[in-house]
Amino acid sequence: MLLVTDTQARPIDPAKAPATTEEVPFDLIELLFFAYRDFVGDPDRILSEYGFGRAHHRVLHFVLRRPGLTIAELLDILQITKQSLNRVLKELVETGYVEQRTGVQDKRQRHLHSTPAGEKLALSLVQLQAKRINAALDGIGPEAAPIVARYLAGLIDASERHKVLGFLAKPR
Amino acid sequence: MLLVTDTQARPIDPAKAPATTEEVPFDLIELLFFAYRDFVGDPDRILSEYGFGRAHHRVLHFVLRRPGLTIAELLDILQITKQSLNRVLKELVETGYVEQRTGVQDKRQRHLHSTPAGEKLALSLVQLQAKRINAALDGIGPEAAPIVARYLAGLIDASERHKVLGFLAKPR
DNA sequence: GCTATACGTCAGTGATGTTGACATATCTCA
DNA sequence: TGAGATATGTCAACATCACTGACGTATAGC
Repeated sequence: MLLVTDTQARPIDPAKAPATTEEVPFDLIELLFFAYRDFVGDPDRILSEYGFGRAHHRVLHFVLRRPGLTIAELLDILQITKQSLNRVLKELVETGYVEQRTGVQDKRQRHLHSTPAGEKLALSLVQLQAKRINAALDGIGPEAAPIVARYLAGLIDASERHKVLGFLAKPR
Repeated sequence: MLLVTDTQARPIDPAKAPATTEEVPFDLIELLFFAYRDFVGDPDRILSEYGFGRAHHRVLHFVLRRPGLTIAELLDILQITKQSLNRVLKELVETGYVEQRTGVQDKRQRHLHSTPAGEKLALSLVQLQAKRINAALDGIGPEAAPIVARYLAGLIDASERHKVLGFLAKPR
């Protein structure tokens, strides 16, 4: 290991920055990192008691939100491969948290539903996250909610945004 | 595989919800998921060309932000184990993106610095993220920035918040 | 009946995280 | 000065979650 002795910090030289002279909002970049980490931390801890992880949480959550959604729809939301989904989904089905029902119109499809246990677990997780969000909003006034929502929507890929907003707009 | 035939979607019964009758802001919960995914997606794609991943990005970023920070400080920020950090850090050092300098006052410490290549890469990534953030802010007015910042800070664990805000407040 | 679609599955791999144990150098304090 | 604390490095084993590629089965639709 070659080590040089630390003499002084080398500050960022703005002149070295690429053509884009746009300002860099370091605070917003880093706040998103820290906020996201803690936001998913609560559910992570609870799920580990069940032998589940973050991937199980996502499935559980979106099945709660869209009862009866198909595998293809879930894959489109999560943007992972069917092999990745299949592993966690199988575990959720085998442990009795999610139920698969063969489609009526199209028997190739599997419609996903929470079992009562799954719904209970998913609700407890979502309420934990709601508690954190509502606490944050309490600190700055409820008028912040639509502003934050528009900001977050603005961070989504433009090509995906319409689809996501359509998903959110659908009634439960 | 036991499958039940899908008859109808079972809507969420509010009466089944636990004692916490607090409202669940599904939109804010899910927007954070989608926004974060796309926000880290840009850097992910670029880093994969270098054989690096998201973990490398975090190190590169915080070394750019706090030139000279020590291993212990970085571990405190990232909240991972030193073994996890060591793997990616070693790669960044060996490929010439990060430099370790033995401390002057305390020779046990290693102060981390970006090499010129590391600084260039880290800057290009942070500017990509800045572009996305600034585009989102453009759509809703610059007065949104402090509101969003306070919201995200509010999502951070209360026990961590002070430390994080102190970190953000320090000048570069 | 042929082809496309929806889903399931096997096998191998990679990135990132973990725990536990132990080594080394250096600092601090009695 | 010597003992213990601290900062870092490293080995080994393992879990989770993602990937690619290939192939199988049932059903839909023309």
